Amino acid sequence: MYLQSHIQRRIDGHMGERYDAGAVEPKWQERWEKSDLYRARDDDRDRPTYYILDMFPYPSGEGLHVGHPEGYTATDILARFRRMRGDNVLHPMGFDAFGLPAENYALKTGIHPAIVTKRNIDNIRRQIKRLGFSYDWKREVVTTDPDYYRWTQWIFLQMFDNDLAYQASAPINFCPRCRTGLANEEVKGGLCERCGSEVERRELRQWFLRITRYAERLLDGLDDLDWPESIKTMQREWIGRSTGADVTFRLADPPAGVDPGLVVYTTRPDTLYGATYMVLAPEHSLVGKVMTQERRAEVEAYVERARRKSDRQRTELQKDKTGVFTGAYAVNPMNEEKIPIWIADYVLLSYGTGAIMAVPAHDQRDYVFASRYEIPIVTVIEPHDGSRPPEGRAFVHDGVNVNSGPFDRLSTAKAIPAFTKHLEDSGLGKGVVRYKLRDWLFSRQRYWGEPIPVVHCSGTCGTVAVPESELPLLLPEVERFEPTGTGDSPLAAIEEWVSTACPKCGGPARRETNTMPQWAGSCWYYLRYLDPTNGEKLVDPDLERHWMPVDLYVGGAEHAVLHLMYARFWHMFLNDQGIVSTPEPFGALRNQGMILGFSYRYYMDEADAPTPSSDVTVIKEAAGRAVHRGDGRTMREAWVAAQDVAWQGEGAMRTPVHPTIPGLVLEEVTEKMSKSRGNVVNPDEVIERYGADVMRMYEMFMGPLEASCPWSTEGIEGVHRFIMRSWRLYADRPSNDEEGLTRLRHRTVRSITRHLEALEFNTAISDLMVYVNELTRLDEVSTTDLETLALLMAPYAPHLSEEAWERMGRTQSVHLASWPSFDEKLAAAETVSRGVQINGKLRGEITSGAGAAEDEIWQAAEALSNVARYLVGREVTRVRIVPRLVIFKVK
RNA sequence: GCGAGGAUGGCGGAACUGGCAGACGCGCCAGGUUUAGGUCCUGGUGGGCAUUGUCCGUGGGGGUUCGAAUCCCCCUCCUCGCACCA
Repeated sequence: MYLQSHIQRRIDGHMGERYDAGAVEPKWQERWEKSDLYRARDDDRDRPTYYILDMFPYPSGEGLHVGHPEGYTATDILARFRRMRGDNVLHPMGFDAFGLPAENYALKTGIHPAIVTKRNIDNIRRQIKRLGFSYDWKREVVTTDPDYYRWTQWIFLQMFDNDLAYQASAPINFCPRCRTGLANEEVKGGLCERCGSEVERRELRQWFLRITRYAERLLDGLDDLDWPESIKTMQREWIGRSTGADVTFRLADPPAGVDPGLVVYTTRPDTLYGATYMVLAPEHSLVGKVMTQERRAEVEAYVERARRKSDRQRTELQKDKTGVFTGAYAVNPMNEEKIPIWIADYVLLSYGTGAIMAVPAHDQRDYVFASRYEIPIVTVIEPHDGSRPPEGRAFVHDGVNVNSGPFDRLSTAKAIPAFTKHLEDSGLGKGVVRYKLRDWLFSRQRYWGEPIPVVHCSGTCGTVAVPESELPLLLPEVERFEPTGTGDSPLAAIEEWVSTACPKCGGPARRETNTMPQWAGSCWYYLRYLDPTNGEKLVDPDLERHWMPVDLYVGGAEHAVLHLMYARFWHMFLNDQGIVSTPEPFGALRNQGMILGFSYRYYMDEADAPTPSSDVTVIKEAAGRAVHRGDGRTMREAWVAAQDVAWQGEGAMRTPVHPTIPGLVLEEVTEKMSKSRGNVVNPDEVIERYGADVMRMYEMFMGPLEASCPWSTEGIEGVHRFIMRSWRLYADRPSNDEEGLTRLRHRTVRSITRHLEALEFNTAISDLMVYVNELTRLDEVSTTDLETLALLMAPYAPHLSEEAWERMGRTQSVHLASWPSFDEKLAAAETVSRGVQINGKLRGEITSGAGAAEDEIWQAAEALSNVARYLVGREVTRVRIVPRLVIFKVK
């Protein structure tokens, strides 16, 4: 028998040859790379293309954990499957390498971020390659390469030229820890999305991109995308489209020189008669102009207080609504009543017009406020059914207008357009559409990002684009990366870089020192894969048309609104510029779930006395505070890493206990892998122990792709056993040229093909297991079965399949072979067994030939003694024969 | 508070458009191989009663149906997202 020299023959309890992943996997990886097996063919215009894309990783210093390769494994399996089915597959990988961690690391160690980044990329690329993925590495892109970010800057300039990039001094979200501004999308509950610090407001000159111009298209485009509904919903809500009306209220006594019109936005113009006061945001420009002298002190004090509050503080106290009266009045345009103008921080300057008409009877916030400050509450909508509106709160639903002059008795659906029309006819307002989406804060005050390619002319030219011929505008080489004390980027301190000549007038000018946010490079990387070395263009139009759009995009759900919306925005812009041919970049999107780890918890009190979790309750109402069940004293969590846990007892009684505190039983918790919990599983260690094929297969076997499942060190053993058992079919079992397990083979091919098409990897693996288990029972295995198995396994376990394929005497790679086909007729059973159900309960089973007539089946069923027993003396209705059941109904 | 998703053995999870609940794997039990352990192989494994069988069982309660994990109504809990957006 032919033997690979590097496969060790081992006596291992079981006679035969053990599969040595440590030798086989690198061997094939090397051969595949040498033979360019996975090149995507630009010049092949006959086969259908399939562009399957992973969200490229940020190369962190810690390297990958087992969560990252889950999505990569799924896409690799599909890429290999599609290749075997004859598609021309594009499956690239790259690195999203600008970002704060490398810069912060540079600050700590003095090592240049470019060096750290390169080192991290090399490590992660090595980790990825060990898993045997079929990426076309010749297309790798790295966002920090000048040849790459040249085009990121180029796109920015196109936006600048098209009035989509502008500067403004605006109060922005500023993270004191990251020392940089943040986009609205990067703030979660008032905290920095990256580091969790509380976000401050700061007034700084910033760059913005007019993503709001694309709001409608970003919203509409979602409808036709094959994306998870949850992601589409999140984007829809983030865009936050609403329809309503801008209404102009007249100031009752406008001070000299002040525009008497006060414009508010409302989605309920039908409640206009119920507007009993108005509210300005504390920062509203009109506040200082309309407040009366006697209210001045109080108003200014309130404005100052509101200004100091962070967004988080402002939203935390959402139940308490505070405000002060300005002393000024406006006139309700519908009924000419004088209504007071207040300021309150529940009105946000950044939405609508920064001012509202308050209708306490029909808006809960206004209701709470009006109740507190004893402002009149006037009902103008009543329920349709004439029932009384609820006591003590606002009636916010649709209904019928009352107290609304000529609009009385109109239902809400009719009243809204009627009011809007009236406003437009009388010049008091107009119908408008608004969005929650704000322009994208695009500048960061950091070093490690793409320089924004503009200069500020010291003369009269203003802000001038760097000429395209000067791109890429390189980051200067520097020793120090500290942000300046003023909140400026570290670039601002590099005088010889900042000081330059104006491209327009040639006079002195200063370079823009802000850099782009990390999202910039990832907005278009999928385009550069198509043409990664093009020095003339971002992407060749012909190649773009050939490959785009991305057929399937897989990545984590955490990018739901950030990356995925920014990339869509850039893509739409590039589409408008004629650079890309499709309106949307990613046709189908799937999210992989998280891989969780086990960690072990107990509690400590103030005196560090350890307590098992069973003695502790967590009070949800008190922000998750943990207290002792007995005496209610406050407890804090303590953790033991999985590898330190001692185990007590056997089998079902097996209990985790503390390694050093005797008798302290620990609570097993599954949660996100993190260094601090000590529950991180490193892929390098898994591969060393089991090999890449086992790791790939286990990642897919754990559960559905989208589900979050805990990594189980026992569970992977089962997959390891399966791989070893599969190998033994090739290594130490005689084969023959007979039919083999024809029916099971066809069924398995059918089932796995369908599962793969539906991205159901876990159940496809279970089909493989059934097939292998059946083959294992045989003394001799047919070559046809062995070949089919190798082909079916090829996407999942590419190394083992290749090794088996070669061992069967094949000289061409299994990955170039065709996906096996199946025959429905051969997959069908000769005999069919059916359960016999009476009134929904199973009472027996019959087996009949595949072609048996219905009558025959009924008779066989009725003849069963256990069935006859239930049918005798009853009125019997035969109901149906379905594939797996014969169904009777009796009375 | 609003929105989305979810709850199935000791565990991870299967179950096509309503049709034999628990595929596959882990764990566990028994047997075999082995000097022993591990590996490997075979069988068993939701719970109760019992001799073929039978009753109960998919978070809880109700409903539709010959038949419900699956459809409808109510409720509980969990996860995620948003959160004063006028």
